[in-house]
Amino acid sequence: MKEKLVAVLRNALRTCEQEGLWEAGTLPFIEVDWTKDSTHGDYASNIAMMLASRLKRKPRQIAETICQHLHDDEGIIEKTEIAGPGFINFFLKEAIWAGCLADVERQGARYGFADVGGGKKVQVEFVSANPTGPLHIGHARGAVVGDVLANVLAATNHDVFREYYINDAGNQMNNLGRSVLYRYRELQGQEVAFPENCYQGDYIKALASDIIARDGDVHLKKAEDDVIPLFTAYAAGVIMEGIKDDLGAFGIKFDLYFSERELYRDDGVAKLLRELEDKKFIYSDGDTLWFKTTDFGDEKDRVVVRQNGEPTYFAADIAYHRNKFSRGFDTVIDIWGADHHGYIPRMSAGVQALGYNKESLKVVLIQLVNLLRDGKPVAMSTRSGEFVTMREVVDEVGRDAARYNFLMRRSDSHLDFDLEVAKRQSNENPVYYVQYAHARICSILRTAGERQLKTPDYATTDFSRLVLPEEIGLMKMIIRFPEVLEGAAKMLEPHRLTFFLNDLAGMFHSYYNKNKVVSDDPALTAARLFLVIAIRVVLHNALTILGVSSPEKM
RNA sequence: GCCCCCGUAGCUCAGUAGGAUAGAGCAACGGAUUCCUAAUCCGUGUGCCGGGCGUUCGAAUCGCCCCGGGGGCACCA
Repeated sequence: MKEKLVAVLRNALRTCEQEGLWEAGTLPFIEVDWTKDSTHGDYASNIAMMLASRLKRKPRQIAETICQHLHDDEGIIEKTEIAGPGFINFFLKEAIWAGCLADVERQGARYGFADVGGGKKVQVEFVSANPTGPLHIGHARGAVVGDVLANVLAATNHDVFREYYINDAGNQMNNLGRSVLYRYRELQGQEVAFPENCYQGDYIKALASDIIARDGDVHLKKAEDDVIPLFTAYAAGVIMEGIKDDLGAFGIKFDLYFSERELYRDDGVAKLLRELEDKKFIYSDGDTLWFKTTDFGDEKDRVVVRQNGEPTYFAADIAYHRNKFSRGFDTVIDIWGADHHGYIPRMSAGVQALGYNKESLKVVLIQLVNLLRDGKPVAMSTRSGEFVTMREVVDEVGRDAARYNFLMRRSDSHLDFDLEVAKRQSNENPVYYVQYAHARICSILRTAGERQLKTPDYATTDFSRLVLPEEIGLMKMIIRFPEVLEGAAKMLEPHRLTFFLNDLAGMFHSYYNKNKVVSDDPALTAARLFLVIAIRVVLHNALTILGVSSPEKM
């Protein structure tokens, strides 16, 4: 709907230019928004005010001229008004609202799937936790946001690829192997001083006993440096399988798990660094190699090869991003914890040095989750092994409630996650509020079925019977859904969908309490049934994008 | 010290790429169920949008300065 009005405005502006009413120039971005207040019409545009300074005329006068040149070929506009400082308010014909119901009927499970992506290839990389332990609550938020963002993009005609980057080449992995080895020795009765920087969780002991069960004591006599790689590989493998399993239980699947070690194959990282050196982005200060990230606005240059000859994590990350782009992605989206924000300028520099557009890399930051139980904070620390795993949360509160809760805030703001509240099936828990609306509609449809009413079709339904403000409001919400989805995709803000769902469910519940859908009036019943069926489709489509189920009964 | 994010109702937060009179949920209080599910609905309040200055026709939103909270400032990942 928005797009139609934008098109009408664009045509009007061209006509005005052609008729010489004002001098031609580049058209500003034409903005049309839905109004908050219905006395301002249904949609409004500020275009006249945007043009005012360039044309050096009064906004209201410009608005007037524009309105005189509007050609409403589709016949959607009832009237326009010029209001306030120069808004053009559009009042649409009432029949328009019912028209959206036809779209819902026709498109069904694809209703709302606006085409903003044009089939562009987008990669979303998320979670990407080291396989040094199970995923915990902090990973869960990034996992859901990444997954839903990918769904949102897929629903807006992007060719989406989900990827998990396994940081399995660094120091931390060595630490993991060492931790398991020490527990292994301990379990064999040796006296071991367990270092503080090793992983303390119980899962480490479990891994050690697995190795004992498999290999017995053969590793006791071997030198530490020889045996650690074995322990590391074993532990990482098992943990990674566990991670995949936990993600699966949360409804998250990846197209690819990409191992950092791939990057080092055939000397890949070193070759890349040499290429960048040829392009003069890298210099040496004697025994260290530096990347000139300051060329691209970073606050200081960054080390890519350390004094000991080892490449840094950043070096591998440049290689990884080149690998991504070489696979043909138009846009690469990285989902990172907010504590990595300082990393953005250098990563951006890396991407630009490789010759890719700055805009082709987007980073979404995920703020910390405060885990609470009945309002009291739950203490957590990975190293000490005191943490609540993602699996525990999903098992305790359920997949739907967990996912929905992680989507109720902007991802860059802190989130309080209260286990007790999330578990409670009450009005404190919005996921049930929305699902209940869906279940209620299903219940209405069951009643209609019992009364032998057939499902109404668009052609034979008399939508002029839908005259209540609530009914018009609901239809407007249905029309708005594609626009909300589009906004979520453009701004990479999946939380917009939960807010939309809460609004829609609220309007429906209110309507339900005041009005009977199935009544003695067949024509009215048909029209209302059609409306609630459309609402159900929108609820279902939006919930599906969130990865939350749409129950038919509750 | 430098950089980033945040500061909106008692609490938790929205506020649609600067728009018209700043919203919702929770909590509190009072009501609604012979009728499609009461996990619902209806009603009752509250705001120096942290503060100041500026840009603009117009600022919660943009810029600068302060105050307060969090995070980051590795040849760690």
